[in-house]
Amino acid sequence: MATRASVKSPRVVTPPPAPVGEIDTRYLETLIGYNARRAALSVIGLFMTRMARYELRIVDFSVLSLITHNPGITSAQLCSALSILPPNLVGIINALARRGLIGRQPHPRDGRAMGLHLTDAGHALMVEAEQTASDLEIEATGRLSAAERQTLIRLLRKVYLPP
Amino acid sequence: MATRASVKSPRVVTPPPAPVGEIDTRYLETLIGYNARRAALSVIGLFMTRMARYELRIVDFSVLSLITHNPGITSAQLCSALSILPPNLVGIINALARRGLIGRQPHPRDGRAMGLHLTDAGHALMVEAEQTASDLEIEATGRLSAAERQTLIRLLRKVYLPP
DNA sequence: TATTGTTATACTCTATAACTATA
DNA sequence: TATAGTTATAGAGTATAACAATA
Repeated sequence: MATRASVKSPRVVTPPPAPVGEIDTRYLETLIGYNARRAALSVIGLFMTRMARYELRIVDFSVLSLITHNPGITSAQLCSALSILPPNLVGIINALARRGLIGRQPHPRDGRAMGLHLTDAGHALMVEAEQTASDLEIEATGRLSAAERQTLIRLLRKVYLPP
Repeated sequence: MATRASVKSPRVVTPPPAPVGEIDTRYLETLIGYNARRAALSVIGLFMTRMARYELRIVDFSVLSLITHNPGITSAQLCSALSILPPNLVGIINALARRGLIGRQPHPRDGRAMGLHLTDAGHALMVEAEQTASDLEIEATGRLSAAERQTLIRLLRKVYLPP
């Protein structure tokens, strides 16, 4: 994932391909974890490229998307839903607030918590970003038919959802 | 992934569950990347738990597995096949060699390169580790039928393999 | 000139401990 | 006492630059 390289440095320094075709990877390819990780990295790679336009990392997009569809959500709920540890969310939230994309409002029932909401600017950004995300998903899975795509999501959910 | 916590510290410090059921995550669940990443993390979590017995991380297992099925493979080939940068592979290889699991032999055709091979101890370990990996894959995808499992791998490969 | 393997190093991500304010 | 949010910090993972030896 050459994130910084593509942003900061226009020069390509990373070594090129190298011979791979002769390597036998058949055993690893029998493992769901190996295939799921490679597929995730492939889609996520395109995701990062497209979202760089909005200066959003995946975690930023995920946080903003949950705030979009859950106005007033708290940091603790975000942490739980996205498996982020509370100390690591603080900087993410602060950065999004500093950019004027979200605002904090006192929680109506819990004086300790702050409800998170999109600003108008945040809403405008997310309308575009979510459309971009949906588009790139189709692009990243271009070799799959609509039915296959639906099957893939169904099977992936059966893997990670609790019984 | 509470790796170190479960190994070094018997005390549980990480905050507990928290309310999640009421959060609307339906949009994120339409994204292949989101689902593939969660599935990968789910399988990889069990993988780490089972492989801790052999003191192997995923990257260690992947490297050893490729050496197992490609005796004499070079570091550059491992880097290419597993998307590891050369400087980051050095420590991995050194650690496996220090544990007596692999050995380096001069490459027959290229004086710069070293061919990597399993030692007898490394071979014995990998017979067990690969069996453990295959078993836990079935366990981690326990809700999938054999046919579904095969379909899932086929669709994942269509996502990440080049056209 | 290009590639292999390596050292040094920096940045990002993730994890733990400890604190405060509130429940 | 337990939880929400925060600060400080440590560790793992991943990235770039630069070098010696060999092709």
